[in-house]
Amino acid sequence: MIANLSITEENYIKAIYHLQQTDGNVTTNEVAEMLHTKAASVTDMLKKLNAKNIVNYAKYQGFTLSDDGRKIALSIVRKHRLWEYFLVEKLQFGWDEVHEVAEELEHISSLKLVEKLDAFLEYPKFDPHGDPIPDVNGKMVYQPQINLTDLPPSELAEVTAVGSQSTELLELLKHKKIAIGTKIIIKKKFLFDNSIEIKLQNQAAFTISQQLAQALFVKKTPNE
Amino acid sequence: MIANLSITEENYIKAIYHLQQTDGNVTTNEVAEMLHTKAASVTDMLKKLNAKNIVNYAKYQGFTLSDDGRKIALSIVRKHRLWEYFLVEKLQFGWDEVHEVAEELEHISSLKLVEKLDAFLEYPKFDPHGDPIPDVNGKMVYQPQINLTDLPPSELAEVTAVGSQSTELLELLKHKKIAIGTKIIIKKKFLFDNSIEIKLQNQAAFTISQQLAQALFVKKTPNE
DNA sequence: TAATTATTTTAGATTCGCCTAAAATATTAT
DNA sequence: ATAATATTTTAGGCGAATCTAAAATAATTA
Repeated sequence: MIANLSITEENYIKAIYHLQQTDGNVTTNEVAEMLHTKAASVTDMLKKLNAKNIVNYAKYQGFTLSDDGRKIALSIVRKHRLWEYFLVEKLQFGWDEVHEVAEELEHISSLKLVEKLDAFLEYPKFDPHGDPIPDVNGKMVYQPQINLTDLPPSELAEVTAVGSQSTELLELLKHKKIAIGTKIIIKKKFLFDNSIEIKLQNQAAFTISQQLAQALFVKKTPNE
Repeated sequence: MIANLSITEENYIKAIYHLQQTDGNVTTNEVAEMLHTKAASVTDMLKKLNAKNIVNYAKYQGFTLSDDGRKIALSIVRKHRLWEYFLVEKLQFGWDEVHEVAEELEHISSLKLVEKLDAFLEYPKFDPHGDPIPDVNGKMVYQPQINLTDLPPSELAEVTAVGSQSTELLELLKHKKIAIGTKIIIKKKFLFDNSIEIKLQNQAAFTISQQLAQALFVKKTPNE
């Protein structure tokens, strides 16, 4: 029953999916802000998606994706992350410049294309930002990761994901030479401004802001 | 000056480009038929494209692409054929099933993507149907080719292109095991129905219809 | 609790691409 | 050359997605 959806509808579904990851219940204004549109437009679209049983919607009460809606969202996320992986691994894009291109590619409809692309890429489990790629059934690997601010000092860890895809963040990470897979260790935490002194492999220690630390997720790695 | 164009506008530009390859001057009805739409819709779009200086249009007189329009068309054709090459060579699609997918992929806008894809594919000169791929400046290799119906008997030739991408044609070619690069020789021409007896390498001779012969283009190859 | 403020929905317009039906123009045949 | 036919354009309307402004509802504060 996966109806033919317009690109616009798909973008709404994806936005709702991402918002409910953190929020649970999603509101009209949140979606409007994420899609750079107005609340009235969101209401219009919600009525349409509700009629198609893609969202559970009750006037003024917020909304969530239905089971069908979630399946659709996962298939879009799958396509987005596979294309990002392709762009970085095969076409040599920088990991900070693939998001926008993948926003277009994720709407290519051919199912066969997605499966063949997945095979060509040898079934990657994570995209270049460290986010898990859903498989054809929507299942994805759960990666136990913690925020860098919760990592105890002196414990070796590896960057697994970043908190957003904003150009500003990615530009800063590039400058600091921090990427997915970078080994990191906390030297000292400063209580005054919650800044953190960190050290990367083969580099002198340096200090990063609380905001940056909060945007980094790591997994602890066994000290070899 | 390459304006932001909608997918619809791009499809009109591409249709006009292909029609004027054979026709020179293009008519409203031809475009309507190619795009499965109505003449009135074509007229609407022509006014818009004319206002953007993409076509040279005078009421009731037919029209052609402007220089700008031709550049845009070539960049779309370039994307289409590069993606087709990618799908066949890298993702193992059959050459008869890539056209529709490429119809979607050709509208992805990133210029950087096209150039990186071209490099990844090692700058192919022809797509899987034998059509030349324009380079970044719109230049493409001219391949001297003739229609199979114009090939004299007993001369060895090689299939270089097919006359259309219709599923029906491609299905038939698959069944007959004829593809781009296939070596072919004419054994006999039958004047009654213009059917042609041909022979491929390592195969018994068989007869093909006039319609099929007209859909095949070949280049003569030196008899080794 | 009642009033104020914030959020969401409705009402009505706009743009884009498409349509049908009718009018205008061009082409062809007598 | 004129009549019949074919093609193209105009006129007017429709659905999708958007917007602004106003009304309805919910949440917050006094």
